[in-house]
Amino acid sequence: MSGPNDLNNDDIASAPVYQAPEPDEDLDFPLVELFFFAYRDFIADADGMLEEYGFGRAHHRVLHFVNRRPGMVVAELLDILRITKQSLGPVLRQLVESGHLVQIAGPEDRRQRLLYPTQKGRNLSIQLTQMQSRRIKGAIEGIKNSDRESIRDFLFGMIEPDERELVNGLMEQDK
Amino acid sequence: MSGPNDLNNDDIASAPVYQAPEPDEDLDFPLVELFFFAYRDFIADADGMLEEYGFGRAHHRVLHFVNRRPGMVVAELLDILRITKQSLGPVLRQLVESGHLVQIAGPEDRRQRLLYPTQKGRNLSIQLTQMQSRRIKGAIEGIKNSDRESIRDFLFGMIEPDERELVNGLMEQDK
DNA sequence: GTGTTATGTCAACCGTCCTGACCTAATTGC
DNA sequence: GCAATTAGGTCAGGACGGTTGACATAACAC
Repeated sequence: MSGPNDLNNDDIASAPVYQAPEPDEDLDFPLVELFFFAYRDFIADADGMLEEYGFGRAHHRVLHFVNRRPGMVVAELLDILRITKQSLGPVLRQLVESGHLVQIAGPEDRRQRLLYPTQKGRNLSIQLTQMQSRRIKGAIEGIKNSDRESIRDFLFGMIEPDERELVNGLMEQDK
Repeated sequence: MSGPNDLNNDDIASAPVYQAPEPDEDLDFPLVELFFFAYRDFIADADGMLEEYGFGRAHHRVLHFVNRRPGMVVAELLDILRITKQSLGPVLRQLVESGHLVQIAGPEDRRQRLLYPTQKGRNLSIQLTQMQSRRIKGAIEGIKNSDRESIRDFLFGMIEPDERELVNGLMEQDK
């Protein structure tokens, strides 16, 4: 039944697979990989500028959303970023110490800390968004059927359905 | 010239900015934010499945590219992922120990370690890519002007120009 | 045989997240 | 008015995924 040259179970399990995956309509390799590379380079734009301040990506995200929605409270920020207050803490402190953000006690509920950018924080945030917008603009310009709405719809469709309401709220100002 | 109620320089620097940024054609907030949220949820799909194996995103990326290009050498992987061999080391070791990958000495140059998936590694990689492809498919279906080429072109345009050759090479198989 | 290349490994460090526990101040409910 | 809850902050300890620098080994190139 089984000769000396047969593979036993261990051999089969550890055998290399030499072929690349077959084309399959359930496997969209091009778009999966392009999304990965595109995001990598999209993020890299900002990283360089942030490094000058000793900031990382966490600082970038906080700076961005506070600028977008001045007067945001800490709880809202935690909700958007989906991190814990323990991990937000140091990032927020550094941004306040560096003079990019200020915290103001809430006028009605004085437990709340309303978050505002300073002019310095606004300037940095705008600069970062400009870099990223420039890359997006360049990418759209290179397309034949340059349909900005299609791309917006595509990206929106990539968001988890439960989350779309939250994101829509954030976008209410401009579309 | 300056009365007691005027702001001095320190006050100006630390003054909160109350207004949201003005609309500006150089600031594409919607697409910048949608790209952020879309990538976050795109990645989250896989995270859950990876957790069952005690793997993180680094494992995912290695698993993906080795499956895409069986026989890849370590140096190629480092080049694609843009990380150091010191940080790749433990990830690779874990994937070999768990039986998802195997390393085989290069047939010509025996210093090289050719990386292959096992059937187990292939299965996991396919499963992960299927999840992500499903989300992309859903996003495309929701668009009126459902132009797959536009989206591919857009994402390609987002990649750093110097990098596009490398990515194109990776895609040579299917577009 | 010497120099270079492909890979691996040790050590120390950083950023960004986590959980759990605890604190203050302010608001709310009864 | 007092107790419970809420908003926020903080300390401790740990995990992961990355970094740099230095060094080791094996194999190839000339």
